[in-house]
Amino acid sequence: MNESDQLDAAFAALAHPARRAILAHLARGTASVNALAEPFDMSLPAVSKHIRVLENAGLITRERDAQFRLCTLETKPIQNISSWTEQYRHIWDARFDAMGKLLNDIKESNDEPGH
Amino acid sequence: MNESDQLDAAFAALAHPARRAILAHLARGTASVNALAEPFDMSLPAVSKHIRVLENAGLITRERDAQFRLCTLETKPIQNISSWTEQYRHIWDARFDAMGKLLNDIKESNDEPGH
DNA sequence: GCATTATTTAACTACTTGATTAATTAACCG
DNA sequence: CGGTTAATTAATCAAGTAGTTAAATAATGC
Repeated sequence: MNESDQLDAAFAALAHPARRAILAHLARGTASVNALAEPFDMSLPAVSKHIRVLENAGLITRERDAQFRLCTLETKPIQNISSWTEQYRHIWDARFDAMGKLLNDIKESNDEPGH
Repeated sequence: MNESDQLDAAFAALAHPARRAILAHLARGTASVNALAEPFDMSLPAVSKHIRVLENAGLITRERDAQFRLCTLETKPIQNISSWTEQYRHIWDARFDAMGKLLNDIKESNDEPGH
């Protein structure tokens, strides 16, 4: 799987509120499938599938602990997405600066004596 | 559309390499549908649909200019995703720090005289 | 070994996505 | 006006996604 495929998988995995909620839960620490499923009004197999999607995208890893499958958050794909967004930061910064200058020009023209 | 739905739409829109390539193109400036389609080995209607997905996610806006439909990059959804990733930054920072400490401990135990 | 708990697999359904080609709409230009 | 260019809509198809219930697998613990 190349870099683009990894981004595809990570973005697709994050495009569902249940999966983002699962990650938010795991940000507080490792948890079992049942523990992760508990807040949802959704069958266990459905949650199990969401977890599989997160695992395939590398957003979590799993280890067996007795009868439990403990899920752990992996941050690398989120870091990759964060990096991806950075290539656009100069654009939003530039637009913000331009907006500031514009507002300042309006202010100055209002301050001109005789107007 | 609430905040979660907006993230859903943005993440889903970004989960396709053609759509990310279109955004990368628009980062260099506004462009028509045909100009955006040119690099792809894909029919024009297919590209048109990708553009529609980006528009619905708020990642671009369009304006008619004579016979052209000029597309412009909108950065807000990318900023939202960037913000979303920030809630996980302390985790990857903490793990990075822990890794550094671990390596340092190994180094120190190797430096101990008599070992 | 057997009941219990944890989780996955299977089979199915409804809906969405990504692509195609053909047809249509819209605006320009000579 | 009529031809050309730009772009979308329509119809269609294959594949993928999100959910369900029922059955299967796996490990625990009396």
